[in-house]
Amino acid sequence: MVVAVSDEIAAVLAGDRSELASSSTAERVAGILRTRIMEGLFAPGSRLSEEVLGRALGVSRNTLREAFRLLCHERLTVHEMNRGIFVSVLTKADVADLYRLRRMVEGGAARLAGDAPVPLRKAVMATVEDAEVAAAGGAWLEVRTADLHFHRAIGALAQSPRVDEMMRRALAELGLAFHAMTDPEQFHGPYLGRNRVIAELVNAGRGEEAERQLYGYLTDAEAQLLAVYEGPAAAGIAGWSMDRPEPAHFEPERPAARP
Amino acid sequence: MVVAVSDEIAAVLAGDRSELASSSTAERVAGILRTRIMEGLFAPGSRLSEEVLGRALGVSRNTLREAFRLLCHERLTVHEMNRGIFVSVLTKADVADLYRLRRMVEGGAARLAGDAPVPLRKAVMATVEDAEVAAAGGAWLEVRTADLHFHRAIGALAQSPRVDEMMRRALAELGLAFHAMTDPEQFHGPYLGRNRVIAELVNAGRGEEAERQLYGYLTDAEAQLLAVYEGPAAAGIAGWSMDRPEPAHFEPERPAARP
DNA sequence: TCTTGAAGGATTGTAGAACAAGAGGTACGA
DNA sequence: TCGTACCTCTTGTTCTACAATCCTTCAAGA
Repeated sequence: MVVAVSDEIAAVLAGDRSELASSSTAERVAGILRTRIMEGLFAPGSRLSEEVLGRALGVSRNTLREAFRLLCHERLTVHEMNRGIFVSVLTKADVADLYRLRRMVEGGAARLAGDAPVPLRKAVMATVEDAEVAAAGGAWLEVRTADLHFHRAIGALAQSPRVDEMMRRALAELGLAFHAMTDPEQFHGPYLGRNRVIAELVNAGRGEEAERQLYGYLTDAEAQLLAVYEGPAAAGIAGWSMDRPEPAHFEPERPAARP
Repeated sequence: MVVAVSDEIAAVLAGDRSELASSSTAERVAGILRTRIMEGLFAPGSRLSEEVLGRALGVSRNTLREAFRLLCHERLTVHEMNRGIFVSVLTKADVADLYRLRRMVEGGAARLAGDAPVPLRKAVMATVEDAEVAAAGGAWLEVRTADLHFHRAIGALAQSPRVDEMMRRALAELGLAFHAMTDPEQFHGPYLGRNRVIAELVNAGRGEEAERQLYGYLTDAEAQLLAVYEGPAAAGIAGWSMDRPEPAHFEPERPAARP
């Protein structure tokens, strides 16, 4: 009997399956909201009303609630019983934790650079070049995008779908705090050179050195972000900022009372 | 004006908040299903019918669907459009990926043993002692539980809530494959000694050595599990096993046709 | 003046019914 | 054997309804 579909074709089609199956309204709604949150349309702390969003998006409350569950699981939103869904407000402890995670995961991935296939290494370098081109043109928003791609490319060196997803989520969550950086040039500028150094080490397969560079890089970036980031500690309760195990958010802003 | 509640008390109560807010039916349902899946009551590949489970648990379809979203996000179940929710079937590639992730995360956490406070290090040793006691009594199921606690304690050395959660999820997902191990004594027995070695290195703050030991440990355990684990590749499509980027599952068994 | 307590309205939590759409099975015919 | 038409079951989604809870406001008392 003849094999109907070659193995290569089967593998390609298998990769398309997720795309095929992703046509659930709830997931599409979650994707929209995720994008909007990342864009800053919904500020951290703001409440996402079921009725308002449901009407605006033309979906029922049930469907919207399913989408909310997904976003809450990604920590982009938090769910307060009988109060609703709020866009997460990262504390300084959250930012620190996210950088701790990134040092571990990105560092671990960079260390494996020597084992990674060449295309994955070249992809890292490509993101650096994108960033440099954008920086030369003064397009600092694109620089930021390229920087995100750089870090995801670093994570991809681990050749693990789960690590990829973790990177995606961690960077998305951290994006909640990046809106505090009003001057992207000042924030991203100094790292362009360091990105290139790391990319070259990766390209050369010198994983351990790349990891060390990346470790220092992330530590510096964390300090810089924390220096300007004002977490919910500003809201006024002491003993809150650094010592709470897992403060998803502090106290969301109340929406303006309806007339 | 007198401060009504001291800062310390406020901080303590703030920690209780998560407990207070965790009483959503959907989350409780998700917790029940999670437990049952881990126990093996729902075998990998089996379908979770909305109607049947909703009736059995006494919750509406809407609530159940919210719970399903959570489980799918944890990868314990997979969602197929218009077909329903199925308990995930791990491929060999999934198992390999989970061990890759564990090597990176647990290894990274173990490396930080020197920075971890003493109670966290002692907690690692405590799990080893639990396992040894259980093994002496021949209670191999408890040995397995203690082993899970051991690895979570290793992860806790990172002092990161997000790493803790990642460990929890990764071990839960891997639990889907552990049912293939029909003989827990054979599987866990050889690792009791290695656990102790690692725990002692952790206790001594010798993180790098602990990481190396753990790396070899996990690599061996992976090989042992993969040797006996038959993933869905047995279902018969070639080119599926190792080269697909993210095969959450292959092809779930169909439920027996109703009469 | 400050604190406490009690309506009142608004929103969420959950259930249930309803219908369209898709998947899977079955019988029939070529 | 294959293809097609039909049929049934389940899911996807919406709508309605109501209880529970929270927030606000306002009034009463210390």
